[in-house]
Amino acid sequence: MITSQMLKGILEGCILAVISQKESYGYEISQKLSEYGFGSISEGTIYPLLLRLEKNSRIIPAYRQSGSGPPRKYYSITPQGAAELESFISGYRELSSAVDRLFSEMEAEK
Amino acid sequence: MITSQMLKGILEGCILAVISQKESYGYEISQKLSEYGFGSISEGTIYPLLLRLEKNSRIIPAYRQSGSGPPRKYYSITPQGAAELESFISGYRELSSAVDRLFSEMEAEK
DNA sequence: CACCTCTATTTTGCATTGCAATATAGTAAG
DNA sequence: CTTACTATATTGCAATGCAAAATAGAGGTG
Repeated sequence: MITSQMLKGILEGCILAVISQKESYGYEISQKLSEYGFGSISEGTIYPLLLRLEKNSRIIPAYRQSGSGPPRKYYSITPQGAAELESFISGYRELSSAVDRLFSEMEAEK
Repeated sequence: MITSQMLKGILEGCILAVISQKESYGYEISQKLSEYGFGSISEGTIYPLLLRLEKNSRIIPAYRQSGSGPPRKYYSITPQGAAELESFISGYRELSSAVDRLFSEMEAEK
């Protein structure tokens, strides 16, 4: 199981990654993350995070009507957001490599 | 750069992994993590985390004298700690797979 | 002796961030 | 009218990494 603590610091970058592919809105992003295998990300997590990214100019919103339900708030990534995404990706790869080294040494020990 | 937020929820499992290989103490663990590539983990992070793990019976301490400096507090892993480590590893692999899927789709998009 | 460096642990208080719970609201089916 | 699905926002809480400071032993330098 993916614990909520493990998502910290990862989720923000992943949401930037989703938006960088194609503009999207909160509800759709949470569905996509679920499809990727992140598990169910709650509304209380996703909306405050999007508002924070918007406030820090990592993404910009555009309201559009929807055929089924209230209007959607589509976000697209800004140059600053793209820069942060790149920095997140390199940081994640660094961490991932470190964990892999640790795990493989641990496996060898057995 | 590995941000402090990215370490949340990862670090605890990694410290359990280090201890599972061989009993160790705070100062040595922080050096090992640095060697693995986690960057410099501060004392304010490592010692409270070890005390928490000890309190929850994931590890047990044993004081031993050291030739150079104050006595060391060696920790070894308990059965509960080993169980939590396994659960952490499987959760981490889940998360890692999800991120990989997301990244590879993002790369393909370019 | 005084001072510095390295080893080693502990504690306090703070900042970040995921989440449950709740509120609000539009569309459509029964 | 009720239920269900879509869609966003807010409040308050819990978990955890970290800076900073205190304490302490051993060895070397001036």
